[in-house]
Amino acid sequence: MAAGAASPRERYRTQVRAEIKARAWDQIATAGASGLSLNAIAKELGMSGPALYRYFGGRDDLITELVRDAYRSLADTFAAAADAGTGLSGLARAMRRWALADPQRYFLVYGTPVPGYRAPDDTTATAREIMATLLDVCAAEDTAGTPEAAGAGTAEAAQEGGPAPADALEAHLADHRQWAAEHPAPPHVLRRALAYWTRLHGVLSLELAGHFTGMGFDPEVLFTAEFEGLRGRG
Amino acid sequence: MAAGAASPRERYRTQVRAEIKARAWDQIATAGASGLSLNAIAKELGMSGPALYRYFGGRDDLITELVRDAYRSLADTFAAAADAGTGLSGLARAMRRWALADPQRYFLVYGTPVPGYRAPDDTTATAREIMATLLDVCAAEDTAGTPEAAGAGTAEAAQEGGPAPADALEAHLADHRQWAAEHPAPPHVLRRALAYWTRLHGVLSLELAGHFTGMGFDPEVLFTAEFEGLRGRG
DNA sequence: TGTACATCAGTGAACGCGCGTTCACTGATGTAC
DNA sequence: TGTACATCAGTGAACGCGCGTTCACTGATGTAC
Repeated sequence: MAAGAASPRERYRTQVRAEIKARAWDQIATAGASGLSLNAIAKELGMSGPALYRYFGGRDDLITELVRDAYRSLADTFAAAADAGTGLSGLARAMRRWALADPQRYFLVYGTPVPGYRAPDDTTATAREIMATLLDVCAAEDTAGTPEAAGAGTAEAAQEGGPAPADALEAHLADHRQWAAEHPAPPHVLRRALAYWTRLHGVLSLELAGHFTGMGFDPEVLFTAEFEGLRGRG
Repeated sequence: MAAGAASPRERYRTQVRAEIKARAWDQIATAGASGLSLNAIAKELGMSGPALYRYFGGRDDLITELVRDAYRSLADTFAAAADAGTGLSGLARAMRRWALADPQRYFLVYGTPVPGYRAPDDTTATAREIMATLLDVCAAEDTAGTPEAAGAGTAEAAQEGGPAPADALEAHLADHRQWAAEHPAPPHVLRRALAYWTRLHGVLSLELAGHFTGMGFDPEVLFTAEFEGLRGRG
C-alpha cells in the first residue's frame, strides 16, 4: 500500500538477485574473481545460463554490483565502529574482522587491479565516505588527548585555528585534500588518517595473502601492537 | 671448453626461454596474470602453440618461473640497496622503484592470491633472504643512532646483551622468529623490521592499485614522509 | 672429410572443454475490464 | 467471478571463441666413427 510496498514479483526478483550474488561470492571465495562464471552460478541455482540475463546485464555487471556491495559493506562496518566510540583501534579491529571474514571480498576492492576493468564511479563516493569516517575518529582522538588536561605544555597542542603544518607532507596535504574536501580536519589529522589507513592495509594485505604463514609469529599480536599501541607512536 | 661453456643449442634454448618469459611479462602487464595465454605468447613469437612445451611443462610451470624470477629480482634489488649504504630509506626507495617499474610484477608476488595456486617452495628461501637484508639494515641503523654519542641517556640504549623486550609484541617475536632464524637481531629490531615492511606494503599496494588517484595528493610526498622521516617516528 | 645416426625444435591436426552471449520460444503469473 | 491480454521468468539450441594439452610427424642440427 505504501509507495515502497513490493509486489510479489518484485520480491521474488530481489530474492533471486540476492541468491545469484550469494553464489557469486561463493565462487569468488573458491576460485577468485577471475574464476567467476555465470553458467556455473546458474547451474548451482538449478537454472539455465541465459536465465541470469533477466537479472544482470552480463558478467561485468554482476562483478560491478559485487564491488559496489563490498565497498558499501566496508563503509557500514566503519560507520558502526565509529559510532561504537572505540576510537581508532576500534576501527582497526573492525576492519580486520571485516577482511578476515571474507578475504576475497577485501581483495575484490583492494587487491590486484584487473588491467581492463574500471570500478563504477559511485564507489568513489563510498570510498570518500570511508575516509570521512576515519577522519572523524582521528580528529576526535586528536583533541581527546590534549585539551582539558590544560597546561600539559606540548608545543603542538590545539590552538583555535589549528596548528600550522609541521612538515612537507602536512603542507602538501593542506593544499591537496580533495579526498577530504568537506572535512574540517587540520593537516596533521589528515596526515594521521592517511598513515593509519596505509598501515592498516599493509598488515592486512600481507596477512590475507598468506605472507605471514610460515614466518612463525601470530599476525594478531603484530596487529594489536601496531594499532592499539600508544597514540603518539606514529 | 670450460665446464660451464654452453653449446649452441643450449644458448639458443635459453634465449628462446627468455623471449617466452619476456612476452609473458608483457601479457601480464596488459591483461593480468589470469590473462596469460600460452597460445597468444606463441603467436607473438611466430610459432605454434605446442612449440612452447619444448620449453615449459605448461602454463603453470611458466607462471611459477615468473614468480620465482620476481622474487629473485626483488631480493637482488634489496641487496644492492643495502650495499649502497643508504639505510632503511634507501631500501624503501629501491622497493618503490622496483614496484613502479612493473606493478604487475609486484602484484604477482604480493597481490591477490589465486585460491588454487601455491608458490614454489624455494620462494620461501628468497623471501627470507629479503627479510634478512631488511634486518641487516635495521640493525645497522639501530646501533648507528645511539652508541658513540655516548651519554645521550635514552633508557633503551644498547646494552651488550641487547635490551629486553619492551612490550607484548617484542616478547612474542623473541620466541617466534623462524623468519629470522639465523639472524642475531634483538626483538626490538625484529619489530622495527616488521613494521617497516608492512608499512611499505601498505603505501605501495594502495598506490599501485590506483587507490590514491583522484584523492588529490602526490603519493611520492606521502611515501617520502613515511619512510624518510625521523628514525624514531614509528 | 664423409657417412650414419641420434637429438631435438617446431608443425598441424585434433580433442574436449567451458565460456559469455543471442535468439526464438513456452508457460506461468499478474492486471484490466 | 470470469474472460482477454500483457508482462516477464525461464528454457534449449546455437554461435563463435580461445583455452591448455596430446600426438604423430617433419626437418634441421649436432655427434660419433
